[in-house]
Amino acid sequence: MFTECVKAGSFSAAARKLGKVQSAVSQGIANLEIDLGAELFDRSSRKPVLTPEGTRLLYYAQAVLQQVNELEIAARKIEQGDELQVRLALEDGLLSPRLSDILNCFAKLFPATRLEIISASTSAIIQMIKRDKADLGMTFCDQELDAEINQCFIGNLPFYAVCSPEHPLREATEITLHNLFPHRQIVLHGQERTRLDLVPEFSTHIIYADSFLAIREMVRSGIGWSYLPKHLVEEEIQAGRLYKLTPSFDSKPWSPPVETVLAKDRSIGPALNWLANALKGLL
Amino acid sequence: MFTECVKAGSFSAAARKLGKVQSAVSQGIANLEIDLGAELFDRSSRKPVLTPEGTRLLYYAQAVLQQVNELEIAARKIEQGDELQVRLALEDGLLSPRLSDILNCFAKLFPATRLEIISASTSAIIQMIKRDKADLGMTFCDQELDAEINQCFIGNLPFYAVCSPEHPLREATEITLHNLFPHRQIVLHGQERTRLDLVPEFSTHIIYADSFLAIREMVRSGIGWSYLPKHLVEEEIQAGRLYKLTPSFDSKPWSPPVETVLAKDRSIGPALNWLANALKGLL
DNA sequence: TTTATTCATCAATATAGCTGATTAAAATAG
DNA sequence: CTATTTTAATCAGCTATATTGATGAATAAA
Repeated sequence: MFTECVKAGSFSAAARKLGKVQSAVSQGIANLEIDLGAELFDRSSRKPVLTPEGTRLLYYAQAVLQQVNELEIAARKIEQGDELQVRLALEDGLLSPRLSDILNCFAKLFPATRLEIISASTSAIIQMIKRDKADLGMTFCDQELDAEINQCFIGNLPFYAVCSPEHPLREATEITLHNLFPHRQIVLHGQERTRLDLVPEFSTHIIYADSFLAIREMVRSGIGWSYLPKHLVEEEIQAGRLYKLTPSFDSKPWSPPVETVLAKDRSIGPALNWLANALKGLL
Repeated sequence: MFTECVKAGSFSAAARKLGKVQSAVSQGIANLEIDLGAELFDRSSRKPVLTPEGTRLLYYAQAVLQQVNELEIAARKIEQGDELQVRLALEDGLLSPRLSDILNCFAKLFPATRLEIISASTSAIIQMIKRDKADLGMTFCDQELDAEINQCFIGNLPFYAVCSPEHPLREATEITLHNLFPHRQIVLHGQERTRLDLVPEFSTHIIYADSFLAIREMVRSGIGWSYLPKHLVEEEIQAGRLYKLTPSFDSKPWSPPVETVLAKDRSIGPALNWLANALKGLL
């Protein structure tokens, strides 16, 4: 009633909008004023105008209504069949700004659905899907097929070969297999010690690390060179904190395939369905 | 009722806490379940346990109660006589981390009072107090007394003389009036072109700027040297981005006096009173 | 001045919410 | 396994609250 009176500009108009009689609003506001211990409207003129106290308390009242509205929206969404939560497991290399956009969009479309994001290695993600620890996975393509899961190719993620600006490779006139050979390469390594063989290895001196962000730090400190997802190094290359190597044997950036992973048997609700489809346009 | 049932663990216990009869709670929850379109509790066992839907909706319900609580607190505070707003005008050089602590404390103690912070020069602040554009000011001491305002000395703000690490002054073995002379000094300048004469001037090459933050940037870029509030340069000196000059003619850091300014005639509410007192312990 | 609105007041009424008693089921104790 | 206690659902009756509808005073527009 309070906010409606402010919006409508008069008690009578608010009453009409609320489908009640004018005296109901008049008494309702009077009761609220007693409860809050403050005069909300100044009635000295024809139309009631907010007092300073009323103006201040209006913000708090609107905040209450906003929360009530969110409760109701959540209830309607749950009633419609939206899932209570969706657990998305992904390779940390896939956490790009474009993905953030998709997740923001998800939060708007499914306000009642809790979104849990889990970062893990490809093999761990497949295990999580199988054991119902995650609902949807996004991984680098695994060759082997699996009876329990549905895989869906969604695109390629470009990788750049990078080193620190102080690294000796920067001086090389041409990057060939031959002159990459003597330098330390840093390669991603899953938690289960089952190294992904998708990353090409060109060196005998290989260092393993378990996250792309860790690798980026190591490359920046000059320990070695590595292949890293484009979106993780683009800004750094611009800022001169990393140097992009262009191997002569790669005409285009090396881009491994990416796929989504879903359990075959489990039911798919509207939120999970939307998210799985949205991810198809990620790359 | 919903949150109370969750807290209490049973409808009967919740009823006792709410001062109602068990059947009231039982029906109340049943009605809420109809309204929300979801079963909140699983009654198959002796004590009702939250369903997954109930768990999810509980968060939203608690958010509603939180907002209602804040509305009620604000109303009580306004009823007690707390001001609806306090406008604090201060020299930007006085915006220190210690001040932030005081303002956070203020927000907790006076949740219904809007705090407006205005950054301005000393002379502008005094004008704002006189013209009722601000309730409380904090400025560097002004010599002249004024019949309309109450001034209260609260302490001294230490200033450091600083230059950029690349500045030629850094090489000087001793900083004397004589060797400061040929270098550009940057000095604060109010908006009304009435330069504060509290800042000592040692150079014929003087550049004026209208905020300490602007001066800091200029000093960092190597344009000249300046006196700046200690808290604004301490971190920068630590990080090596600024260099502290220790003039031989200053045994201690130069520390101009600071005062609070209040209008003499206007009434002082609890929030304004608290803030004026809290500022006395700032320096 | 007349007319149309506006808000406050108040008795009458409708209704949402509460009570108190009862029943059935589940946990606890013996 | 039974007796006791505790718990929740149901329902008729009651109560407090919200709402109505009528009235009067005040204000703005015609």
